[in-house]
Amino acid sequence: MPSKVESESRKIFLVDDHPAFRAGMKAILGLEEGWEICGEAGNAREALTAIDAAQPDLVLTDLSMPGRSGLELVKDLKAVAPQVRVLVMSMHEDTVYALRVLQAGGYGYLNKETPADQVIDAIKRIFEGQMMFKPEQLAQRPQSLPGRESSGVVDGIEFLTDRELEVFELLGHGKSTREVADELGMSGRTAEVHRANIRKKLNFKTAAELTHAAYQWVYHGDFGT
Amino acid sequence: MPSKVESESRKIFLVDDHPAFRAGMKAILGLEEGWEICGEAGNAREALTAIDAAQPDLVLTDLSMPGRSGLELVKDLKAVAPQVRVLVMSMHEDTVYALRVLQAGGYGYLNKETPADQVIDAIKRIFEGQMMFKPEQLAQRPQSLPGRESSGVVDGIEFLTDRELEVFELLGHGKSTREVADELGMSGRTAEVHRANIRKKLNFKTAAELTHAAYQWVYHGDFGT
DNA sequence: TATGGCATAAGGGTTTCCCTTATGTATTAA
DNA sequence: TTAATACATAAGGGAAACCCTTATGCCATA
Repeated sequence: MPSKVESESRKIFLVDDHPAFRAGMKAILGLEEGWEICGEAGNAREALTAIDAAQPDLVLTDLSMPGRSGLELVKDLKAVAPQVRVLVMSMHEDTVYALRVLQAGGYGYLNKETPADQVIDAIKRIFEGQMMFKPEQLAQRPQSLPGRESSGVVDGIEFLTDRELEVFELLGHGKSTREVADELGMSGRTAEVHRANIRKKLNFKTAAELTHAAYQWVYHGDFGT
Repeated sequence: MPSKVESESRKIFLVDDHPAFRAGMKAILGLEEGWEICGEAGNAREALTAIDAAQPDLVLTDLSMPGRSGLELVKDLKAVAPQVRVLVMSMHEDTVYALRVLQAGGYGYLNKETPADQVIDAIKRIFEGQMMFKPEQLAQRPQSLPGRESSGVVDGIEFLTDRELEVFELLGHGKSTREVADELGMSGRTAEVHRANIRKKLNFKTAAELTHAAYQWVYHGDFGT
């Protein structure tokens, strides 16, 4: 971040739907000399408007939040405020989301289990201009369908597009296709197509099978790794 | 907690695999007069031994953690240190886990989105001897089936007939209505009616909601037996 | 500039959902 | 014994969801 003078404070904005997590990041990051928490939000939509006013240097955001996802926030910010650098923290397996965050324009990806000192270190490096993705987060992502054998068990989550993944998660929470469409602001037809594509990519025969897998993904998180 | 003298401090132990969340709870709870964070742990196993030494009055724990789950921690503490009251915070929807926490011997259940002041309030009430479960967490399912006085803990599963329960379980395993009918050797129409009756008895609005509940029933055990 | 991936969504046939109604059987109450 | 009740079975019919196909516009990238 070359335009920043040393003496000025770095402004950080927090986005997470868990108040205690925000409080924790505030406590951890507030100790750093010259860093300032310039605002916070509990969901992506609030975040977008608040960030516009707060003009932070860095946004630290969760991925899975009610409503608009953190991934969409990254994309929105890339379009609206590209000078703002976004660091994503998630509880999900790195391999599923890290590359998506990178491609969406994020500057780094951390697991929520990352100790405080490593979080601080990551933010410092991002302020210095680095990106904070570990090679193993980005590594074995399958390129194209041909090579892989489905091997019975569902393991194609990595093949889902960002939008498909959002639909998948909402289905796992027991939402009907109609509700998914409403929640994501798309036509019922579009939600249907996403659903159909998910079903094809993950090789399910029936709708029930798909919903079942979505449930396990959401509540047990153990697909495809 | 009658044995506690007013002047003594209340000791609270934190269990969560996210460092920032623990830091946040420390920051929030540390402000309260007479409360002390007497220890913390990142997983249930560490917690169990550390709690034995720290002798807290209350344990504030996450549910989903790597290794042994928070629910198991509740049960362990119930057996090993029954005087310790456990308050569970989870990011999951209330209806999935709250009842199970209660049955495991927990003293309360909060969503991680709960604002700080409500968390503090909940802990205060638990110190006073109350349990902190909201009725809607335990069962918004069956409302007025004849002949049952709430008793808080019950839900509608018991009112399903044997056949309905068979259908329900197969649905929970990801079978479609068609497959259920085939498997149980009945007409698709019959399976439909069973499904409809289940939905009515358990008070679900959509098919997706019913299926979701069936998954919970199958994979997370009880709804309240 | 062309190619391919992605999000969007409509057309149209098939299936499931859901409310109602109905039959036979077994158990319980009068 | 008879009536009432509960259960499993299942059909009719309209509404909704599913699923396969096709198509458009937007990017990025080769």
